[in-house]
Amino acid sequence: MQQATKEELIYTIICAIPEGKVASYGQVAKLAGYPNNSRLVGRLLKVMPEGSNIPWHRVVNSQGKISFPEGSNKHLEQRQKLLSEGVTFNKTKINMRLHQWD
DNA sequence: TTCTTGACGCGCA
DNA sequence: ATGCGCGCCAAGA
Repeated sequence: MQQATKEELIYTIICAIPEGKVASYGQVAKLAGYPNNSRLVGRLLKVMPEGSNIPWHRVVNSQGKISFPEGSNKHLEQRQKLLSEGVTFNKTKINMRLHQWD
């Protein structure tokens, strides 16, 4: 029997983020039990298949901002998904006080 | 195997 | 507030 890998744990954490809430890369890594693997979280989301049911858009950086450059398609897409879930922004920053998961 | 890269985070000037 | 450097870790060249 194999043990769960870091990747699997991280996937699980991300899938557990409820609608209308967000978590930072660092927070996801920390909850998965690997506090120094925030970069790994980002890499996993990057290699994730497009059509997967994983709520990748609910993961933002520790500043409460989307990690894609402003104006890019991915940035707009993520912002749209969050807005449609009721996440509120203050310019480009998410109101973490209201939407941070845990 | 070494060097670079990256959807990150934190401390410090 | 803003930029810079460094630490972390896995994947790719």
